[in-house]
Amino acid sequence: MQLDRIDRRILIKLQHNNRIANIDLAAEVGLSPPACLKRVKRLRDEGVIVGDKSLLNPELIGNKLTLIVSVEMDRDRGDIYQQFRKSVMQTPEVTQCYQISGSYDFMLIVCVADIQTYETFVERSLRSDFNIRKFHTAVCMRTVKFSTEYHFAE
Amino acid sequence: MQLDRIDRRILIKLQHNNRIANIDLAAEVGLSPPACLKRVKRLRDEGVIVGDKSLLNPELIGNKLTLIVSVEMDRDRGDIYQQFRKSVMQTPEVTQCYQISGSYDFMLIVCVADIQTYETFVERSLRSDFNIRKFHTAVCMRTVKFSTEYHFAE
DNA sequence: GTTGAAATAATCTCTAT
DNA sequence: ATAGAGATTATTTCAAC
Repeated sequence: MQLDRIDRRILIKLQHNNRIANIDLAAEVGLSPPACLKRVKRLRDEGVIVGDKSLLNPELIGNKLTLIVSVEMDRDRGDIYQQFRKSVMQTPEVTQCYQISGSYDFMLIVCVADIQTYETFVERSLRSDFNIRKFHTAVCMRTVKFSTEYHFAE
Repeated sequence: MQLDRIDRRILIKLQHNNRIANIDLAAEVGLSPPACLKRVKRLRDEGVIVGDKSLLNPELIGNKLTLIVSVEMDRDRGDIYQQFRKSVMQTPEVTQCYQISGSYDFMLIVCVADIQTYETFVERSLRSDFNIRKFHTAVCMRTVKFSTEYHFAE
């Protein structure tokens, strides 16, 4: 599945604003509306477009705290990692989780209402997991940038 | 601007899938389509909904590498921070940037095609900035979770 | 990939609560 | 101030080329 120049232009537009009407998107990429719609459908079916989301302002919905949590596991064992990944995926406060190289094994981004809610999360998800050797929390003072738009190399 | 239960239900639905037809969204939250549409519009106008994006599969568009970069600035000076924030916001490879507490001042998430592209980014954006004392790169081995959906407290 | 027609949904106005 | 009903407008989508 190769992406040509028109596909890339469609993707750049949609990752910026997916509410653009197909008729306008078609005009911008130089296609007729049906041809454009077929491509968009193809990009969804092929999994290039994985989802379509409204992005919310965390402050305005009551999520005033973002934490960056680094986690070091006790042992370098596959099943322990697997279990942790599964737990993280089911925990709604954890919005992102990356398995990383270096002295820590995972890096989490946690979004909660306040520090009490974070403490509850820590107790339930971190301290109760005996495979975690240690973890470190950095408090986010300011979200400088949050973008879901990827840069297209080509 | 207070969010009532219906607002929250709308937001939960839209941050999961914003392509839902207004007719269906209205039915799910128990409103007529025009009433529902008015609320959605209000939520956009008030900035609760900040954007509407298609999410792409980074692998399939050629962004195979994610890096977690911690940055420590030379001095704790406002103008230096300000300058760094401005630079970061203009750099498309940096998808996220958080100003944090602790020994490092910023945490970046950088998405690029490959390690060569990352090296170019490092030269251009990091090594050329003499206000950076040091930075540390962790390579992302696996994206365990990436969600733009916030957990609603109550 | 395009054109033109049919089906569907979004949106506006007005009325009522 | 907010919701519902009906009419209008616009877009999506399908068929034929």
